[in-house]
Amino acid sequence: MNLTDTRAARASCGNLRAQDTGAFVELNGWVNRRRDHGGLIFLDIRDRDGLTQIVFDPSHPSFAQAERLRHEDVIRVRGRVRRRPAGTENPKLATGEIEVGIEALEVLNRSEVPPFPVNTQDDVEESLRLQYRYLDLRRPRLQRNLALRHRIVKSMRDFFDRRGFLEIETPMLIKSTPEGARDYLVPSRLHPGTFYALPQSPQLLKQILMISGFGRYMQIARCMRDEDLRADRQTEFTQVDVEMSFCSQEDVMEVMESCMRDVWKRALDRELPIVPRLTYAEALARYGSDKPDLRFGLELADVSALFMNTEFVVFASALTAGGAVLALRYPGGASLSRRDFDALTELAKMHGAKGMVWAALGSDGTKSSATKFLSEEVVAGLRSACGAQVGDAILLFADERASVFPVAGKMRLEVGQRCGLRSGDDAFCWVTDFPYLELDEESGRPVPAHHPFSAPHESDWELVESDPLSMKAQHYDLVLNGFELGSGSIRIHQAERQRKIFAMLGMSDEQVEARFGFFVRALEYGAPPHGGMALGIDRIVMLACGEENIREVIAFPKNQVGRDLMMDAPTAVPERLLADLFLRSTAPITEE
RNA sequence: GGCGCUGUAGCUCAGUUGGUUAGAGCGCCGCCCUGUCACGGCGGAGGUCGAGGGUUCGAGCCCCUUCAGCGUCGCCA
Repeated sequence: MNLTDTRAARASCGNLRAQDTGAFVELNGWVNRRRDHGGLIFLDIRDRDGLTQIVFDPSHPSFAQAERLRHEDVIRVRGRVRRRPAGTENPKLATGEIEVGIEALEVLNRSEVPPFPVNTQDDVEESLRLQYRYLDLRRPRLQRNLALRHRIVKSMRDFFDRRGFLEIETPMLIKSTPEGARDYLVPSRLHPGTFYALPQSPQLLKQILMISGFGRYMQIARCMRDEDLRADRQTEFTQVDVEMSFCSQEDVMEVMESCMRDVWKRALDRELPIVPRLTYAEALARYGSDKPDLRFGLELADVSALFMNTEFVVFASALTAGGAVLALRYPGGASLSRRDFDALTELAKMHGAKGMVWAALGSDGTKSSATKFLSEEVVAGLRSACGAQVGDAILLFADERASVFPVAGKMRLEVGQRCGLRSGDDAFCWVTDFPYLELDEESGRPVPAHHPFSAPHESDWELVESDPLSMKAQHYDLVLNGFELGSGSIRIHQAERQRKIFAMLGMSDEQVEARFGFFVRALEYGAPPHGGMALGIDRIVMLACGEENIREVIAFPKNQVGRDLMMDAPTAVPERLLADLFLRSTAPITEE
């Protein structure tokens, strides 16, 4: 670029360096901050890549214009890159060695005074951020998170492409099936009184793609479930959805683990250690959860044997009913007050505990809420069982086994949180050998723990009629830092076996035909053995970003009650639109 | 649907036992300032204390109801 050239080189606001000195450049962006010295104006212009300082000298015609610039005005500047005078460089800025001397300023658009600062990282109430999401998205945090999300998804697509997977889109308007989460429904105009459902996942469609001979499928798939939202759960979310033919469980796990290892390397530049594997039974016994947080130990200890002959009625009755007594170490917990322990007990009850016994191992002896039932031998036994030392506390829970392990597991997370153990490492793990069925609390009937298309272990087929509840599934979860990233399984690929499972679940032939007839028929035409997995991208990105809320990695998330505060959705619609769909609202209050 | 936390200026927050005219920092507006980078200095505007009701001589503060936001349980094959 020579000095007489009037065309400036388009530059980004983050990339100019000392070696660009002398270049004539054009920068487009937003006014991040203006430092007006009266006789000299410094202006930081911002785009996605960063900030560049523009200097306005009062002798330049654009100086008066620059005096009127305000936060978030959109401008185009042209000028010459120059080194900053010695001693005025800004080491905090990537572009801090240079500045651009103004030659031309064009105000492309003015901005209203923003409702919250765009040029800082300061916390702002989230509902305001959501209402003005376009401004929030300009801020560094979301710019960074969404850029990382892009890199993660890109790495995934590249990985599966190298492994021979095809990305195939599946429809958003599909058939509603009553199982699983609540469906989002879309009324059909052409077929009055009937509805499509939005996919909860492309489960059956990807299985059908295997039947169609595609062999290896993946999709970055949008999924919708009409259930209540949480910090780690949106009603609408994204999965990396994978299915492969002629594969074993090992094959799927290898592919998915390699994918995560590759993503971590390429998108985050972090190495994943070997991912440990636990069976469901182990995970529950040691951590009280099927999605254990392995960033810390504090394993649960089954101390039932220590209390076999106890006179403590609570423990004795739990044990005679076939339950268990579990001990949890609370590092440093001996310094807690009675009031602290009472609060902990309340928390445990909130998680479903019948109660909690605590023992504080002080240097001046053991204090406990059940002192007279904790002999010295028992205390010694408890200490060795959970590795507690003087200065720690031990928390004890007793109940039936189905309840006491999850309760103790939740308290383990609480203790881990309080002791600052839930931070740092990427603690992945696999959980395998899930039970095929679980008992539905309402109906008391067996329902699939995952979904009815998963295959049981081959040797468990003989239990379908005799003892279905002890069947194990060829089903595996991938867990990171206590969050379930996703589930997969080897599927049933024979129609008669699929019918057998439906029958076991209490579905009549007519029900099977109405709900899944299309799918069972597809299985009858040469369905290959197949299996797959889906991982929640929002959660993966959340954890990769170190965020504690999934909304921080989604451009336009919904709030806790499913509202889009920027668009103000959902809203009522004109009667005319409902009439087209043969619908009438029965809602008690109709907004205008 | 249950439980918990939060709601005071545009933003982030403070506000004593219930007591005069509700404050601070940032932002905003005006003036001054030629090497700043969270520029600086001087001045100014800006409040339905989420809403409604109650107790009281008197309520930002106490009570009741309600709305909104967040977290959580239920729910999420």
